[in-house]
Amino acid sequence: MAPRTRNNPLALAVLVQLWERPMHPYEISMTLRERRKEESVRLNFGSLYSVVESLEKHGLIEAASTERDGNRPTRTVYRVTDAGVTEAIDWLTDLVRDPVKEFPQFEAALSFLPVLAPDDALRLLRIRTEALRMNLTANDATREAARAQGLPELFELEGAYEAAMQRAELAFVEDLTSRIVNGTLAGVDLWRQLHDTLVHDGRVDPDEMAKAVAELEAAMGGPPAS
Amino acid sequence: MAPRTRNNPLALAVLVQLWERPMHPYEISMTLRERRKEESVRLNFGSLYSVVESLEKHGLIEAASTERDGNRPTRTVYRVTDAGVTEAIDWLTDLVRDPVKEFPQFEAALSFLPVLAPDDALRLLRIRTEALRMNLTANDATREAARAQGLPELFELEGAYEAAMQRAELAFVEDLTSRIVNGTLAGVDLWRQLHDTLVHDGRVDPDEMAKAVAELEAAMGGPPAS
DNA sequence: CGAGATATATTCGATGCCGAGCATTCGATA
DNA sequence: TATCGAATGCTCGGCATCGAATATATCTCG
Repeated sequence: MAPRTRNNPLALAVLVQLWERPMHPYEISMTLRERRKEESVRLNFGSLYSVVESLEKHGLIEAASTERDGNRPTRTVYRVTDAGVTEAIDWLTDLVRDPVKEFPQFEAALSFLPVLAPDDALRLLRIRTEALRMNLTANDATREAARAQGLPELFELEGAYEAAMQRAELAFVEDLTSRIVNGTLAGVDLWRQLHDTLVHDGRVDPDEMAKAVAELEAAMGGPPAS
Repeated sequence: MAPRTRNNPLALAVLVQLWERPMHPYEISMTLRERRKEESVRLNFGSLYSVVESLEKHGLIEAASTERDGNRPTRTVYRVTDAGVTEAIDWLTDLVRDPVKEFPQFEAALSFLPVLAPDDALRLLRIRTEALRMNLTANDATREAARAQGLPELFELEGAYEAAMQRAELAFVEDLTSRIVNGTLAGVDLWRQLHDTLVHDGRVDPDEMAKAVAELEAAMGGPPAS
């Protein structure tokens, strides 16, 4: 409905939890944690409460009761409304149907990689490779454990997806590393040359920089692919 | 330095641009656009100006001059400081070295997939497959065009990475689809059964829901792995 | 040469996000 | 039984984000 609430997937998680049964916010967060949803949906307290408030304002959930247990802070128990159920299904439908462009940090990093010295970059990429291998191993172990406990794979597709992405990134980084080493990546020669001639003590020679940039600019100018 | 500025990769992009030469914010944005960095770094005007302000406050960039061209709004030209160069290199180093956990929307969607009816999910996954194929084709074409224009691959690694991730997601979705169809995904039987017996008109039978949840809960309870 | 479209360049306010902090209760331990 | 720490449950303020709005200059085309 309101596209404004559609920003934070935590709101979707809240709707789904409340569809299962009415809860108060803290209980929602604990349930999500138990189900390991915190690994696929960014969850923190501040956001949770503002998301809940926003959902209520839009009529997607409503207060079912405000109980007070002894002298503890009052808890407001929420339930999902019909509009909320509809919204959850619509939203989920969109998320599954339409890929959305995202901006992983590593993609940004790659786009600036030539800023680093080639040998530094190589060293870092190798460390990354190791880290990715470890993450992947840990991820596999977690999933195997869940399977051993009797959780059908359908209920943990997130993990499988994450692992698939990790494997792909690992392969990419390994390939990139070796292509830098053996020089089959177009541009490495230029890269080394630049860092040899134009960077000294982290300071760039402006003239050399201008020349290099102009050269590359020529390769990007003109109509973009049409 | 201040981990606060490290949130938005746009700040890194600004530092890198200003390292090349001093510019005013609008010029930065146009340059980033020309170089197609807007595809790997989220860029919009509001953020750009606040990021610039923040960088200045932290001493990573400084105003070089405020020129006025005719009667157009005053432009402030910034230059990067020594601290800024150091910060850019450190930041980039970290980004290349350390994988960071991110939260792609599709991962969240997968974690709630059983909420949808199996046949609806299948239909949506197939549409996604098509969309992914198209994106991939477009991406490949763009990169080929850049190559044809003489841009060495080193200077467009972002695109190659994105393509690798797209291919991996495509493979994952295709595999998932077929495993749902042929029933080799553990849990599909339960999934179909649930949606047949417990959902009517988008309304859940609370008793049935409780029973099903309890069953799955058993499979997740206990000490998580280890 | 006048009108509208496009490019230049920034500001602003509404909203969202986040993590630290606060206040209470319960359980274990000495 | 006094105390320390963990769990429960929420609030608050600061900062980030974003898109729309603003204002002028230049280009274009009949």
